[in-house]
Amino acid sequence: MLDARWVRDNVEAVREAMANRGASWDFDRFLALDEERRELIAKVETRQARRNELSKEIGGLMKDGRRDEAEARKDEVRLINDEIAERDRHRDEVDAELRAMLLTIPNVPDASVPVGPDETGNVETYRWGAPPAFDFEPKAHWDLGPSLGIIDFERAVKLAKSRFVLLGGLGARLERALINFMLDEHTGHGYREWWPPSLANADTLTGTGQLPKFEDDLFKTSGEGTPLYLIPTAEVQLTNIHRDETLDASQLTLDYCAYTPCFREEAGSAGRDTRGMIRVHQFDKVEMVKFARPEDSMDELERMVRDAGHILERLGLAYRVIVLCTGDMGFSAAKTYDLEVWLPSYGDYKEISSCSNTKDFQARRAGIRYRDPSEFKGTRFVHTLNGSGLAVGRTLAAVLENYQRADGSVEVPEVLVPYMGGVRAIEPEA
RNA sequence: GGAGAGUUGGCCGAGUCGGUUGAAGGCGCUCGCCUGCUAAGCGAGUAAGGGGGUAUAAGCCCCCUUCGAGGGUUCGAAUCCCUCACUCUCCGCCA
Repeated sequence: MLDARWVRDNVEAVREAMANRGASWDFDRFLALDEERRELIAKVETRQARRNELSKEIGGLMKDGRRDEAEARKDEVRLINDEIAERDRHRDEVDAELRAMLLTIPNVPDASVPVGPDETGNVETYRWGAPPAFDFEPKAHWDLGPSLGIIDFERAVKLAKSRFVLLGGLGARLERALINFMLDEHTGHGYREWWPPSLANADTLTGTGQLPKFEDDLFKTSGEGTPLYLIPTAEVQLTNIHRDETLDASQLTLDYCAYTPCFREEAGSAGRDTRGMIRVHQFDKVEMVKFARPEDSMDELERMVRDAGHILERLGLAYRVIVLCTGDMGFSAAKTYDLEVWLPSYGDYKEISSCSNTKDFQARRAGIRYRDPSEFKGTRFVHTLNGSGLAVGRTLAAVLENYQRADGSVEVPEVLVPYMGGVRAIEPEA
């Protein structure tokens, strides 16, 4: 959510930002409502001040026993209250529409973000490693996994439905190994580990921007009372840990990480990545989240990208980093880097991590502030960042495909051997 | 699921015949004094959100709202009534 006052004072900048994003927004409507709102507030508050004054007088008169004078003032207050109630009704309508508008406007891209219409405008900034050269025809993980007996797509459909995955044997072990390896690396770099709920309420999902605009992307439980949603990413829970809290500047930057399952409806992605475990309804992910001072947040984004890349380097997987252009960024992000891993089955690099600085966009929605008495009075919004470190399912697919051997077996990357109980290769199950 | 208690400012904790209580007191924090250093001591300050004025680097001034959330009674509610959420204790059930 953007600050209404900031939008008012920077209309042209916001208008340009939205145009660059390919987003439309009714600025004239917003400005009219904003002005109307402020007029109503001023009028109501003047009346309220008068009412408070009269009420104080009534108290004094009652104490002195001057009942008649008190009654006259009571009548006046009653009139004022009717007037205020009328204007309040009007103001509630204006407020609701304004808030709805502000909740659906995307974040303003950072000045360093390249302008572009869609993914074709993204810019590669870094490349590490080289795709493996095979002297045989490499298999895709959706063939390799079943042939090794460690991925079972058919029975996953039986248990749930399409776009779910069932891992078995060393496949399940590899998934767990990757999770533990990633968490160990991140905690070793100072990230605090968390184990959050896999369901979240509406306030939580509104705080990070999934609601109200993207409800169709979420699985929603049908229970009575407070509706709960299955989290699409641990970013939701990690960021909301500090919702409606005021942090102390000395605590910042806070580095958090967590493993969670992630659930996505994938509405609107029919036909995309239909094979394998690249795009599924449930996947595992290790997530990183940072809470930073505004002046530090862009540096912290670079650091987060390196922390995600570090995992791929330790695993020996070739990858590249791209910065998303204005037209391809997510709703909450001010700047986003994607890390893409080499996937032989795609013959291309495929997204495996997305690291974003949302600046104060989520913090304003979620009420996450910080104080720094030596620098400024009162409180300010922190900057929040999030990034995958990494999407585990896609990492597993990348390991299988990049480490496969001519005989159909898969070598276990050196760093994972301890996590695999010493197993150095995944052989076809007899 | 049943019964009871509770939800106040960064933290702890007062506050019922409803009226200078936005809120005592303590801790913490900030600034100043004192001090060989530290500690202790003394003095002052210290909630957030919103609107307006002034200035636009920060700031300063006025007003409104907020004592879990929402609604009600009243001229006026942290204080009375209703609904909901959450926390704690006991019982039941259960991995």
